[in-house]
Amino acid sequence: MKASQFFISTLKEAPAEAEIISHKLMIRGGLIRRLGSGLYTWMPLGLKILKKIETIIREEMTRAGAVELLMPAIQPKELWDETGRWDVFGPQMLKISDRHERLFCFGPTHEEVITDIVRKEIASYKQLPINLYQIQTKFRDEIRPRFGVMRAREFLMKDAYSFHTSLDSLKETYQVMFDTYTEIFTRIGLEFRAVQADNGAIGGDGSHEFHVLAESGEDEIVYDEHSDFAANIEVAENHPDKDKFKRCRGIEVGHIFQLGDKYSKSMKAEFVDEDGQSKPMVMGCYGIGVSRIVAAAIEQNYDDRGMIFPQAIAPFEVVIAPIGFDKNEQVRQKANELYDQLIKLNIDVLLDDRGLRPGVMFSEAELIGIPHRITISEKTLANDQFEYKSRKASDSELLDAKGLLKKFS
RNA sequence: CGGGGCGUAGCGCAGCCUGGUAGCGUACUUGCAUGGGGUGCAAGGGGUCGUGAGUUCGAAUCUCACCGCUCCGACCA
Repeated sequence: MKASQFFISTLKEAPAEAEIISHKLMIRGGLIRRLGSGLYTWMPLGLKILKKIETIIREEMTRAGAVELLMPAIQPKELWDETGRWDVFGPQMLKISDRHERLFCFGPTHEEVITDIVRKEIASYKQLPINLYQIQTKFRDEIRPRFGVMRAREFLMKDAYSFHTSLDSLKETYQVMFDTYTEIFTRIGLEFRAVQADNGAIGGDGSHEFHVLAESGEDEIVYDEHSDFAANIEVAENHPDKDKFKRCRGIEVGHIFQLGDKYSKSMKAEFVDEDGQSKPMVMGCYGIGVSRIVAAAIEQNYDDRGMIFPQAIAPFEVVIAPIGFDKNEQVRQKANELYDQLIKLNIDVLLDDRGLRPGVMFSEAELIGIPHRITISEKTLANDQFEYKSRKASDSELLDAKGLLKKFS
């Protein structure tokens, strides 16, 4: 992508409303813009990050044998009355009515809808187990939205739902999803921890939360240095050894649940087993806060110059920063040449062809957290070299073409 | 929902106390200079001062109501 054709919109100062570092940097870097309380536009730069996270999630979900579908954001009240959750969710649910004054909600989650689909479409044990997921916009009318996309009212979520003939089958898939989540967050490049959790309003038996570790995290988690035990604060408080545990803060980016038959019983999602008998399906559900991951990644990776994105989700992997692009024919030629070369190598590269002063280019590239920078100028050209700098490094190095390309092979 | 704060140019802010028709920085436009860290100088464009009502000869400024945003608390798959 050429910077002159892209839409980069950075600010020197963050709006007064931004409280935590990720929110400030996301606004300063032009990743998001606020429309209303808890409502954000994903600007092109931010959307690129979101899409890269989505891709990783899709690849790993597919590998785990899950199948993608897309359910409506708008859901009829009647469905929620079946499980009694229309009232349970209460004011957190955004309710709307159509021209006939029938009530709907803008879906905060999709257990009811998916269970409705499965009870209609799946009748036999032969079709089970199955794991269905979507990546979709959710709406929750938070009492107090804050921290930008960290706790927004509208947000992007990956939600998966599995259906089984038995608890053993559910536990098997649950473990697969546990491993898949571990792989997803590892690939994204996050430092995280899985902890035991309560089931909350969703109900059911086993449950784990995945937390990105960060000082600014809203949640407190505890762990035992001498064993595998780790839990959120609610679970830990009931533990006999609670005083021995270490504590740290985390941002919840994933949550997996063994639901059991809570929804299948109330909504009569049944299958016919080998013995010819109808039985309620056993369910699991698995969520990832896709948009929240962007903020969490920033909370974990930044410095005084801006964001530092892990390579896997950076808006661009490399930026070419030519000094004097508009003035020096040789610089321009060399920059264009390198740009074409990197594109052929399938590298997501940004060519800053705007002819800006070096300080502006550097500051902006650092603010938006591009992991690698290649500078081309009269100086580097004189020795047929390139200047390479990692976003994390304090110094740059001079490399010839061969040495430079090695960095990206 | 309870308690605080704020609303003036895209963003950050001053002006309000003590009423006289709006200003600074930045961003934007143009010109000249500059060309390795948000460069310098100069000239410009951009405002229902959140909304409505009231007081007054006159309201960004005083009064009241409303709306929005935000922080702390309770809540949170």
